[in-house]
Amino acid sequence: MDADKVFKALGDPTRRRLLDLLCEQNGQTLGQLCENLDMARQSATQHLDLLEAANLVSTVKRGREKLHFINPVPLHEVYERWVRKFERERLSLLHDLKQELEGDDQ
Amino acid sequence: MDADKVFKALGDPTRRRLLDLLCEQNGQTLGQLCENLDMARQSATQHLDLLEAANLVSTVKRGREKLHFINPVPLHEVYERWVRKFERERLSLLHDLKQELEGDDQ
DNA sequence: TTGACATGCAGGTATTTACCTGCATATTAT
DNA sequence: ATAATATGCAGGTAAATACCTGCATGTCAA
Repeated sequence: MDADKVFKALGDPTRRRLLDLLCEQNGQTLGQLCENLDMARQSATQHLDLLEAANLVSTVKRGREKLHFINPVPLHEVYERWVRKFERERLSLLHDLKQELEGDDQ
Repeated sequence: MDADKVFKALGDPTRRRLLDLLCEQNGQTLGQLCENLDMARQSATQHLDLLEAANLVSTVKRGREKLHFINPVPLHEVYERWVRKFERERLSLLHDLKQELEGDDQ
């Protein structure tokens, strides 16, 4: 997994919207997705290409159509390898800050 | 929580590195953080400002120093409100794709 | 007080990015 | 075959971004 590509891909609201749309109905065509986006089809394609490069979306060609499917695995990996690290130390990290805010004179 | 700011903030490798550094040792000064970064202090400041705007980092001034603390709460919220959504449907989403890959003729 | 140190602030620039338009190709339906 | 449909490909542009340098301010220690 290329963590940087995944984070970069998630860093744009349009691409998160695309993932949301695919979550509502998986396997949509480019045209279907564009109907909900308010931008040129070619722009949407570029966003989808980035999602695909990050392995967050997989595509299948069916005739002249291109179907898009979410791949939730990279999200899971990002969570496991990155978010949980902070999650685990959550309380102690907050404790550090609280301690500092309460004053240094002790 | 401003989800967009959080995702944007996480979308840069330098800023993720800063969070990693703070996770190793919370409450570091700007100078300490810069020693591990290979860029001008002013550039690091800009990254830290974005992390602070996303509420991922909180700061406390102590004398002429500025201490930086991770705030793990927004990460937790991003996970709760966004990642878990896909997590929950993970298996069914993968099933959709597998089904499509196995051929259309049935 | 004066010098060293930690950080703040104000631009400037090169790269990346997010959008667009125009045209080409491939597939389906009549 | 021909027209309509779905997508691919090739630039082009304006805005955002990630750096930088130079200088100002505030704090500590001798």
